[in-house]
Parts: sequence; C-alpha cells; structure tokens
Amino acid sequence: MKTPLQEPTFLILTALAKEPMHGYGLILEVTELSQGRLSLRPGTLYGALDRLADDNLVTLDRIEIVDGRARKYYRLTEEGSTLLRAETERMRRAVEAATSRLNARPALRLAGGAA
Amino acid sequence: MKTPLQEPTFLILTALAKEPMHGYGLILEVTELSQGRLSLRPGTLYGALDRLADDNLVTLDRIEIVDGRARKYYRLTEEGSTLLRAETERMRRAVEAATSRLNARPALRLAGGAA
DNA sequence: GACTATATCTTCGTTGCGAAGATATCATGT
DNA sequence: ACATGATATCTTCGCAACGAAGATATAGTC
Repeated sequence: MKTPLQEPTFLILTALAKEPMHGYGLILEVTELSQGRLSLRPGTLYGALDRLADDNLVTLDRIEIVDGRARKYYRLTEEGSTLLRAETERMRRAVEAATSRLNARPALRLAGGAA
Repeated sequence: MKTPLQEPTFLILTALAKEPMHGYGLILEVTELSQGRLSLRPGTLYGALDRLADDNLVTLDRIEIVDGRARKYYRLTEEGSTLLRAETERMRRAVEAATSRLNARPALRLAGGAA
C-alpha cells in the first residue's frame, strides 16, 4: 500500500480497528467518524477494500447470512494495524507542525474589530 | 480546493504558514517537515502551486533576483490560512479516533514472548 | 571541462477516489 | 398489490492529484 493513505482508506482502517465490520456497516461508521462530512461511495469502499486485501492489510473475517442477505465481515490484519499506527504517527507530526506554525501567525482580524 | 488535502498540498501550506518561500525552498522545507520521507517533485510542487493560486489559497508575494536567478516567493492568503486551520482540525480528530481505537486493541505479541 | 547545487517549468502515466447505476431482499406505507 | 426506502454488494467510468522523468539555465567547485 502506497503511503500516505488518503482519508477514505485511513477511516476504513480506523473503523476496522474497533471491530470487524461489513461493507455497509463501514459506510455508516465512516460517516460517523467524519461527522457526516464524508459519505463513502460504494465505488470508493469496494475499490479500497480490494486494494487493502491485496496488500494484506485487511482480510475477510467471516460471512453471515442475515434475512437472506449476505454480510461480509472484514477485519484488520496485524500488518494493517501496524500501518495504521505508523500513519497515525505521521499525521500527528503533520498536525503538530501545522498547529505551531498557525499559532505563531497573527490572528485573523475580523471586520468590525475595535481599533 | 477539494478537501481533504493530500499530504504534499498540506505540507506546502504548512511550510508557507511560517513565512513566504520560493519553490526550491519549499522542496527543501517539505523534505524537512516530513523528516526526509517525502521528496517533493517539481511536477508535484508547481502543479500544486498553480492549483493553490487558482483557488486563492496562496499568492505571489514577490520576485527576487539572486545571482541572476529568479526566486518567486509565495505566501499564504487569509483564505489559505483558514483552510489550513480547518484541515488541521479535521486531521486532529482523525488522529484521535485512530489512536483511541488502536490503544483499545491487544498489543502486538512479539515472537519469543513468555508463555 | 565536468559535475553539483540552485532554480523553474512541462509532459505523461498511474491511481485513488467519486458519481452513477445495476442487482437483490426485506420492511413499511398506502 | 404496489411503491418506496433501507439494507447490502458490486461494476463502470471519468477526473484530478500526484510522481517520474526530463528540459532549461546560472553559478560554484573539482
């Protein structure tokens, strides 16, 4: 898997870090994780899932049949967990660098501010 | 500009948050910011700079001629600063979600561990 | 004279993502 | 009975950001 991960892929791994989930569950969970900002499209989800499985970062956990509908549960592999940790660390450093630089800037003066 | 920003774009804005810089300086700064992991290619840099300028997130600050070589300095606009703040917050939340989930997982047992 | 560092810019291929829609089952509302 | 919406998986296609590669030019170093 080519790092850095993009947001959809990162959030899929993050969702799976909690517990094994099936595709539709991931769509709902990622929506929640991003506070509704990101709505995972099927094309994005299944494309990402295929790539992640090819790279052995996620793997099929089990298949459940509920009400005649199949649910394919995926889970994070050790490799996937290791990668997610590394990516999280990388992002943490980026966030810290950006935060310290932004805080060093003069704050935005809003219109109508006192002289 | 389509968010979420990818890493090269995010780091370019982060570099410019400190002070106006020219293209080659950005290549060096981004290499440092990423601890040598990311080496910004000209194709990536100037493509990104064009897009960022089109979206009014960065703007040409000044041109200096040093030793007969032009240096184009770019700086962050207010809009760019605002976007960088928002993107940093978004990433901070993603990092927090991933961290808490990873910490809830059983730690990787290394080979040779006691029974 | 060759090579390296500084400096900008273009072309082109890859790839992850998003939009759109196909397919199927079950629950709900009218 | 029929339509609609929620659940659930998967495919096709286009786009845009990125990375590789290289063109161009000046100045300093070996």
